[in-house]
Amino acid sequence: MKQSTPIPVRERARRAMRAELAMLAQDLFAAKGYEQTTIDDLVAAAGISRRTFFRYFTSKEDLVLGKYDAWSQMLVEGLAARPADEPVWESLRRAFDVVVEYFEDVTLAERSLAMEQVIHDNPALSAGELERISRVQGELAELVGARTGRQAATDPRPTVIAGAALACVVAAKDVWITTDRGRPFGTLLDEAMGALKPV
Amino acid sequence: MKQSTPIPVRERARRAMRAELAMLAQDLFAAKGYEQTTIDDLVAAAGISRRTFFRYFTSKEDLVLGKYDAWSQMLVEGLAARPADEPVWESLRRAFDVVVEYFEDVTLAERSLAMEQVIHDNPALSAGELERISRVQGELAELVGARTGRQAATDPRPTVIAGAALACVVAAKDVWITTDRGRPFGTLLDEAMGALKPV
DNA sequence: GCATAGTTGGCACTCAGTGCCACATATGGC
DNA sequence: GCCATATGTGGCACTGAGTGCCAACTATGC
Repeated sequence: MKQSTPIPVRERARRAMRAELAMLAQDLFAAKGYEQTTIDDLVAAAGISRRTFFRYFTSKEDLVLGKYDAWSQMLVEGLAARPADEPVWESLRRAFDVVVEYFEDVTLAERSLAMEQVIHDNPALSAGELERISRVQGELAELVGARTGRQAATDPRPTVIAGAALACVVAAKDVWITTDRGRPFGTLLDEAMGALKPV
Repeated sequence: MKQSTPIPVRERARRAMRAELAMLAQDLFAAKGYEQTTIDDLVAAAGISRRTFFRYFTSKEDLVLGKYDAWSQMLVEGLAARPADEPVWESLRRAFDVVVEYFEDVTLAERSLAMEQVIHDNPALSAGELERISRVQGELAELVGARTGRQAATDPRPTVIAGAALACVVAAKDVWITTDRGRPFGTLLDEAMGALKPV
């Protein structure tokens, strides 16, 4: 049964270390604030050296926004997996289901909400988040373009569709984190995406 | 005829200094690259002290992205000036005319194009640009919400409309700066905005 | 048990950005 | 013109993020 692990030991250790550091850092950020927490604080709490920290994370920002690399991949795979004859807007909405699940996951809710607040309150982090989202946008635009036979490199329309869809996610998320979360994230996203239609 | 100047002397000197520094910096960035140009390089070329530089610009980034403060204001005013019974999407397109003019201005073309390339090639600058755009988005969303009787704070839809419109501007700009500029920016923007319709 | 590849920590460095203070310059009232 | 005051400037020392380099350590394969 146990399929031979394709992930070497060192890589697994590395990932575990990353996860542990991110967790610890996020607790510190939630407690004292992002800017008030220095890398020195973090490495002291983690019992590693500053130099080693920067071998696991390329930047302080990466501690908070690292998850976007995984998201990006999931979103792209999610969209690619949708049937080609489905309306694009619907396909995008379905691809976003992984994000919806993430925000509605009770076990992660507290931590992820706290981090979204941290991002929301910090311009530098917001900027980084948006930049990462724009990378996802580029990848989604490629897929949208492939479906509609339009080159995203020369035709702005696939990029616009992808960008508008992601704007819906961001807008829904903003309402979600700044209000009382009375309405589920999925509902907010449906409402957001219902406000637009590709021509 | 000469209406008494509402701008005090000091403020005018300050603006002139800012403009001169930004020009000089942009020339350096275009020549050696953004990251390769240090603040020390700049202040040496400008003949001022490092400390004084930071009284005119809050950050290195500000040298490139400072124009967004002015843009933001123009866009908001432009949208507010549109008739209330005009379709929102059309009003937004018209508000963007100032941006179109900016990019099609021959005298500024070379410099502005070079700076857009610099931004495009630098993740940190792209991030900053997107963050500033998202601020504009917030302001435009307020106006859109006011028109449609929806609170942007609790309803994602006004934000989605504003975000989608700005996504069109960004998408059109990206095509414009990365291709041969064979088609005018205004045309690209029309095409981009034509790919979406608010429901 | 040994060679070696990969991991870690320490150190010194660069660069952006800030607080503080002393000095210079402009402005307004007399 | 003279002085008090507001504002602008420069220097200095400091913090904090991020990097290059090297020496010491540790795990892995034979």
